[in-house]
Amino acid sequence: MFKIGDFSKIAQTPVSQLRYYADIGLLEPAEVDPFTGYRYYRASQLPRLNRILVLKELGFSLDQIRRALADDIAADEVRGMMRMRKAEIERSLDAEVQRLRMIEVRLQQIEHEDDDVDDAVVLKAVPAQRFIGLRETFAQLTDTLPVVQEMLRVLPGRLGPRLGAMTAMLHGSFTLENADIEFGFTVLADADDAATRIALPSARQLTMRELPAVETMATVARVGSFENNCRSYGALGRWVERSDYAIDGVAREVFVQPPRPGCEDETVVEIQVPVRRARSPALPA
Amino acid sequence: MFKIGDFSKIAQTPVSQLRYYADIGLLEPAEVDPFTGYRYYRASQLPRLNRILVLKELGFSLDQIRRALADDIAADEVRGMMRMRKAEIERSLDAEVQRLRMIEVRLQQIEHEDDDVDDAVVLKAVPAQRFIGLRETFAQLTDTLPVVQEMLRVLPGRLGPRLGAMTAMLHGSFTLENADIEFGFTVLADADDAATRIALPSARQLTMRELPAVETMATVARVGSFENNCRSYGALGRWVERSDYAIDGVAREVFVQPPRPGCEDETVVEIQVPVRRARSPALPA
DNA sequence: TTGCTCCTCACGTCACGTGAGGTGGC
DNA sequence: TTGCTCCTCACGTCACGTGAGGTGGC
Repeated sequence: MFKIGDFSKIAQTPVSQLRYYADIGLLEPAEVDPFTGYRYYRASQLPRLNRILVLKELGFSLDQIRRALADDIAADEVRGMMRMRKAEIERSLDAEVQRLRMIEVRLQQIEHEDDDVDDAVVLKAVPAQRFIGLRETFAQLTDTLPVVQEMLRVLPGRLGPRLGAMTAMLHGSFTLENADIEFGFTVLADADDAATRIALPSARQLTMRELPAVETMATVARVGSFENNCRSYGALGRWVERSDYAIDGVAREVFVQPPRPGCEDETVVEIQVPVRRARSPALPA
Repeated sequence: MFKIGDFSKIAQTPVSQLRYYADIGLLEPAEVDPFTGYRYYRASQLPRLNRILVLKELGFSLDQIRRALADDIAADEVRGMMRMRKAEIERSLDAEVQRLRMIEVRLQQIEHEDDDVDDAVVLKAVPAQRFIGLRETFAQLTDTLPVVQEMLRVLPGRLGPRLGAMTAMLHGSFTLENADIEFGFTVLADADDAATRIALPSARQLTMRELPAVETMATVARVGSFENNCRSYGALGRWVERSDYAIDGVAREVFVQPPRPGCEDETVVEIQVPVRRARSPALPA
């Protein structure tokens, strides 16, 4: 029989931890003095404590450990717990490797004194969304403006509060001339729409379609006028290049805060590029 | 200006999280209505939120993030933080890989329905300790008993409360006959001792020496009489074999609860084997 | 008036660590 | 008597999530 301090020395385990385990019933002292409350441990409790420490080291929670050490537990159940834990570790290992790479990317960024925008590239998942718009090749970007004006006159009346954010997709290459652009608005609520087509005064037809969900989207928020656009795309480009992702789909521009006359500086566009992991996860040398 | 709910949708961030960041001053709303307390955000706050999310993803604490995003921070400091974080991740990556291997070892154990003792093998660091004893080759293990008796008669008087646990070291191979055994007691307190030698009645000389510290010691507690000894050694052996460690020094036996007449079942001996990593850490295929 | 959104506490999470304030055994 | 060890609360940690109970705007 050892007092808690001695047992803690033998087991190389802090007294506070032993008391905690006693409190939660994970490792009860062999005896407790009813008058003084002193905890007394037997050396033969060491193996149980050791099992606890081992399972803890493997990353199980104390509650899981309690279950794994319960008297009536079958070997099968323990095996199941181990398998699950193994899968968990594999996932978190993968995440750690990712983190490590991203840290390295950030360090490179700092070395090269890159643009401030670079450090705001965020990965997100984007769900599928309904979208109404058109796709056309425009000689100049400014040619899109009258069409946007038309949409803004027609769509609020037709869709009301279901009208979402203006969204553009850049098909083909990133040219500013003769660009193949799809644009329109996302549509909220999930009702299946009777109106799948809406005509504009200019006789253009808007069609409803579904934008597919994207699992990993590299995004950056462009704040202010259009001049910042290439900075943002540049940041995304550098990011993709350096991290181990590859572009995997059509880029989108979501007008979070559309330009308003007089407040162009407040314009906010979220640029989204679908990406996928290029290299399989592995430890860097 | 967005209400918190809208901003949360744009940023794909839970409302509770935004409120929390506002509370701790990490991301304050652009405006707060003094009457209703409503928080209002500007779209131009997105980049800051994105930076926060990125750094969080990299595993920084919110406090570190606050510092990294402070206005007066130099690029150098951020670089320093990144380097430290990188080192941290590398360490934890190593630990994860270890965990994964150990889990695999445990799964193998369960498949082979190995001895219960196997799952109580714990790694510890053992500090350097003073030790007084002798080293001799004994024809039979039982020949050590009279010497132990002598020690128990002489040492308590000479060392008093500084007398530690009986400890044996097995030099050479694990034979039970003609074994090269060193044994004696650890000595507590760090005073440099005048008495570095003590003579026993049988004229044997006990010498004081220092047991070196061992960074990683694979330990198992043997409970009960000596018959369990080979089970414990077997468990340690299997464990070493399967995990990627190799034996790296002389095994010790620490008598945590020495045998007492009548209570032999309560005897507890901690068997300690110094080990080192055999393979360099790397991801399993 | 009914929903919907917003608010502010306050408590829970997880595995302890760290005092504060007091007692038992030598 | 002085240290030393033990005890029991109670609070702090970290980054929120989750109600409870109430209010503002349509």
